[in-house]
This record gives sequence, C-alpha cells and structure tokens, in this order.
Amino acid sequence: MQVNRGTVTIHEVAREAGVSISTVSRIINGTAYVADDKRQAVERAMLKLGFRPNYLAKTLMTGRSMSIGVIAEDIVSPYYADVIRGVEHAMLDTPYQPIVNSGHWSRKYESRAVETLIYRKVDAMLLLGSTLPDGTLQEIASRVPLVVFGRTVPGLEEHCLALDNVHGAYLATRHLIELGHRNIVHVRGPQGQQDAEDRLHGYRTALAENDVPHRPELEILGDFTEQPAYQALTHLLDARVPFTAVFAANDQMAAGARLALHRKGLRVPEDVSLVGFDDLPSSAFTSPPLTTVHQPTYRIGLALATHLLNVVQDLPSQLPAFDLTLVVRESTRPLR
Amino acid sequence: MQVNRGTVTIHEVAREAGVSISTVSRIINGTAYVADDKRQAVERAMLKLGFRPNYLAKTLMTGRSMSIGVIAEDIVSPYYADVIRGVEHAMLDTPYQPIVNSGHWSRKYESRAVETLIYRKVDAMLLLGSTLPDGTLQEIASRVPLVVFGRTVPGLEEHCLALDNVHGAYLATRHLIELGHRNIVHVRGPQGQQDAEDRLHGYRTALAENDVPHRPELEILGDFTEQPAYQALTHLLDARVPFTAVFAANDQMAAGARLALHRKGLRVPEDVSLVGFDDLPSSAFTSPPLTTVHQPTYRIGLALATHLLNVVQDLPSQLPAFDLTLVVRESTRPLR
DNA sequence: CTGTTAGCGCGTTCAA
DNA sequence: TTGAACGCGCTAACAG
Repeated sequence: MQVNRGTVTIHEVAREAGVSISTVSRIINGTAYVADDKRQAVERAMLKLGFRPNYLAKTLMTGRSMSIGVIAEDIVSPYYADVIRGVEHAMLDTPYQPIVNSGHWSRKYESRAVETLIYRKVDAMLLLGSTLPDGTLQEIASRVPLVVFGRTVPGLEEHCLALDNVHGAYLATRHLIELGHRNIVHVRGPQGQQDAEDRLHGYRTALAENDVPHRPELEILGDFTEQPAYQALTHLLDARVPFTAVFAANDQMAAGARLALHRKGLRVPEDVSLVGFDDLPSSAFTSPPLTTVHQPTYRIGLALATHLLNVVQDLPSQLPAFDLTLVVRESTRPLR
Repeated sequence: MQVNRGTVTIHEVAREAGVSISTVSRIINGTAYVADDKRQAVERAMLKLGFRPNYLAKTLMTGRSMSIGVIAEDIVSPYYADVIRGVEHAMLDTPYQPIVNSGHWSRKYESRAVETLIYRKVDAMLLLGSTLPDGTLQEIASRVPLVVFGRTVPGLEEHCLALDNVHGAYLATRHLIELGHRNIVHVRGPQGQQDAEDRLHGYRTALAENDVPHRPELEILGDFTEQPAYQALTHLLDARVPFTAVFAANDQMAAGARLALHRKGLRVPEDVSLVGFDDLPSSAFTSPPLTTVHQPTYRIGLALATHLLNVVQDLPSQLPAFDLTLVVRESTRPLR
C-alpha cells in the first residue's frame, strides 16, 4: 500500500469539520442542501487543510472526465496550431479541458494517441486531420463521440468539417488566369494526400474551364514543406521551362518556391506571380505579402470546439460551413 | 449508480477465463508468473470481450498516471512548437504521454492549467516559459516534480534550463559591427519580459565594447509579433532616422521589419542588413534567408523530456547546457 | 503459482 | 437534512 503522504481527502475534511464524507461531497458538488453551520465548518476545513479533490476518483465514479482529446497530425504545423488556438480559446472558460497530442502523420502514432486518450476517458475526441482509414474512424466513433476536421467520413457526416479545397485551388488558379497568365506552375502537395489531390484537381479544372492548355511538366511535386518545393522549382528553372506564375498547394511551399526564384534573380511579382494556400499568420508579413487562399482556421477551431461541447452535453448542435476565400495581396500582378 | 454499459472489466475477463481477477491483473502487468494455460485462457477472453484496461482506476491505485503535463506559453508560437516537437519525440516510444496545454501568456490561465494538470495527477510537469512568480513555481515544485525552460528559478536551479540571451544578442550585434555597421536599430521585445530585456542588454553591451555610440532613438519597441515591429520601423523610416542595419529581438519581428523596409523600397541586404533571433524553421526559407541567432529548440525539447523521464523514475539526471549560435545566412553584408 | 481481501478517493443510494 | 454503506475498476498484500 503506497503512502500517499500529503494527500488530503474528503475523509480528513469530514473529520476536521465533524461531519460525514457525504456531507462534504454534497457541498463540493452542490448536490443537496446542507445546513449553513456545517457548510461553513466544511469550507473552513477545506481551506485549512488545503483540500484538492481527486479528479480521477471522481471520474471513476461519474464516468465523465471533463476533458476533450485533441489529436492534430502535427502540433508544430502553423496551420493546425491556429486551429488548436481556436479550440483552446473556446474551452478556456468552460469546465472542459482540451488534451492535445500529435499523430505525427503516422497511423501507428495516431492510433496510439487515440487509444491513450480513450484509456484516459476523455469525454469526446477531435481529430485535426487523420491518416486513419474510414473504418477505423467509424469504430472509434462507436466508442467515444468523435469530430473530424479535414475529412468527411461516411456515416459521420454531421460530425465532420471539411473545406472545399477543389474550389479554393480553382479560385487561386483563376485569379492567375484572369491576370493574363497562361503558363502556371503548380507545386503539388504529397501524392495521395486528399487535400493535395483536391487542390491539384482545382488547378486543372480552372485551366480547363478557361481554355488554358494543360502542360503536365508544370505540375511539380512537393510534400507541403519548403525544401522539396525549393528544389523542384529550381530544377524547373534550370531546365528553362518557361512560366510566368506559380500556384503552390500551401504557403510553406510557396516560400520554398519564392526562394528558388530569388536565387535565380527572378522578382515576385515583377517577373513571376506567386499564390499560396492556407494563409498562415506569417504570410501577411512576407516581402511582398503573399496572395493566398485563406482558411479561417481560428474560427474553425472555435466552431469545432463549440460543437464538441454541445455534443458531450447532449445539446443539439450542427457544424457550420466555412468558405475558402482568395486573399489578394502583393505577390501577384497582371502579366504585362 | 450509472450504468457503464459496454465497459468490460477484469471481472468479466476473469469469469470468462475461469480465473480470479488478480490473475488477470498479473497477466496485464506482468507482475508474476502465471501458468501457461491460464494465461492463454485469459488472453483469449480479453480478445473475445474486447477488454480495455481502465487507466484511471489503475492510477488511483498506483498513484502514477504515466503522463507528463506540458504547459507552453503558447502552443501556436512556432518557437515553443519546435520545443514541444522535441518533447513529443522523446516520449514517443516510452510509456509516458505528454499532455500539452497553453498558458496563453496569462497568469490566470497558466495557473489554471497547472491546477488542472495536478488534479489529473500528472507525474511531473514541464513549463515552457512561465509568467508565474518564483514563489508560485517553488510551491508547485513542492507538489509535483517540476522542470522549467526559459527561466532559472531560485532553489530549482538543477531543474531549470535557460539560455544565455544576453550572449546571443551580443553575437548578433557584434556580427553587424564587424561588418562595418554603426547605426544599428534594435527592435525590442515586450518591456519587462526577461528574454527581451536580456537581448536588449546584449545589444547594448556589444555596442559599448566596440566603441559604437549608443543612440537611444534606434531602440524601438515591439512585442515579439510582426505587426508592431512593422509599424515601429515604418515610423523610424518616416522620421528619416539614418541607419544601415536592424537587429530584431526575434524572427517574427524581423519579418515585420523586413516588410517595412520593402515598402520603402529598401533592399535586404543591399541597403540594410537584417538579423533576427530564434531561427524559426521558416527563417531558412525567407528571401533572402535570414541571418539569425539559432536556438536548438528541438534538441532542447528532447533534453527536457529525457530529464523529466529520469526524474519521474528516480534516475540520476542532469540538464545539459545549450549554446546560442549565430547562423549567418544572406540577410547581412558588409557596409560598403 | 493462485485466490481472497482490503483499499485508492470519491459519488450516491437508502434509511433515519 | 444527514450518515452508513456500497461500488466505480483496479492493484497489492497476504495466505495458501
């Protein structure tokens, strides 16, 4: 039997105040009326002993932990970070607490995180992106209330929030076309990743709808980080493939592309127009500020959390829809 | 009494396998040898019933939750995010799990986060920066093993990891001076914030040691984000205060400063040299790549977590020291 | 090697 | 109104 020194429980409080533990419990939870004198005695005892209720014991009894598990593909990604910020803010003044973890873009670690959180009895779970197959997500949803961002899982539609990436990419590409560009490079996200595929699709659609010939050699592959985008565009430049604009599937890759242009002495937007996707907080402060597709990540986080809180409290709730919008800043200009 | 439908406990497993609950417990935890036939029966029963152990009940007994509370001033800040990444990676293949929260740069929310984590019985706590006074931190440390990054708390020295910001700023400023610059703007961090004050101090020391006259009007105030830095430098430019270099107290403010210069048609580094602080992952990919003071944030996260894991396991451990180094990239050049 | 028993700290009936 | 007693799911002595 371990010692548990220094842990003061409702028993000591009860003894100190000269009442039973149930009375103490009632006062803590406001479950029933308690005579004023006893209430005061108990409150004095709690203060004196420095009583701290044990959440685990409480959870064991009630079955509710007042915590919400949040798993992001990657906490570090500025994109998810902003969503998390929204989630945190929404929960700040509620009794619920978010417990956030990374899935590290890996099925293994993501499912480990899921298991751990369920073991810890979170009352609900929020997945910010997910590499897990639909079936697994459905199974998880049967064990704990689940909300998913960035994907629509069959059977869980009303708890999924996904944005129209095809449309966002369409807007970005059309903007460039309207500016007169016809040779538009697309820096793709990782192959097979849904958002990346959708954005590629939006790019192609915009070309097709505006009778701009599709040139496969202008589609280059990245992985949503700067370095590979930098390299891919450098290769293209070295190969002297002509183009006048670049649409990168996210802002980080836009930064990589921008550097490749910079190294070759090409100016943005004078020589090449550049569009990103995501609108990271930092993208408004690049030089020049980046034209990009804005995702209302903070508001999404807020909405996600609000919905989640409703769900765990059995309140009716519906996830709102969010639009992707093009933010025109200074990295694009008409083809002269 | 709530229903707890669907929750299968060791009792059902024991019944199904025809053994006692302690035998089941022993098999789960490997506490003692169990006859092979019983073990197999139990394992079959667990699988069949889909048994999931309840961590809370376990924690209630053992007093160890196998979780580590991590509180960052701000999860969203790319700076802390990289430290968190290190922490997560270090714990990835251990039985311990980090539970991360934001303090939101506020005493109120930070102490709330601390309380919540202690209530949840985390085995130890890691503070990534802290706005709490020394006394409070000492009190926390008396309740739970505590490690602090970014500050040295009296009495807790061996569990604190802080970098020499004065020296880092000194290096940055000296670099500029060696390049021939004498009119060096310093974009300060928020007044009163320790890191900000230290960096200011390092800047002044470098000037003094190299006989560069100190011009107070070149010290402008920011708050570690882009916008105020942008504005402050714009004011300075409008006032036609002459300078040839800028040392910003962090990379985000360097981006703001860079934009102010860009808007006035000043090129970096041709017209003005620019140095940052932190070396955010994105700073290597700005155009031009930023010269900045590198903080080994990821490795720090790793070290912090490793130390923490040692501490909770009563293993001897010592926090290593880390150096700040100047990374010279392409945003600085000799004064012509 | 295995089962019985006594808690961990708390919420919640049921009588009084 | 209040207290006694039970149980949440599990671990850890203690016998055997």
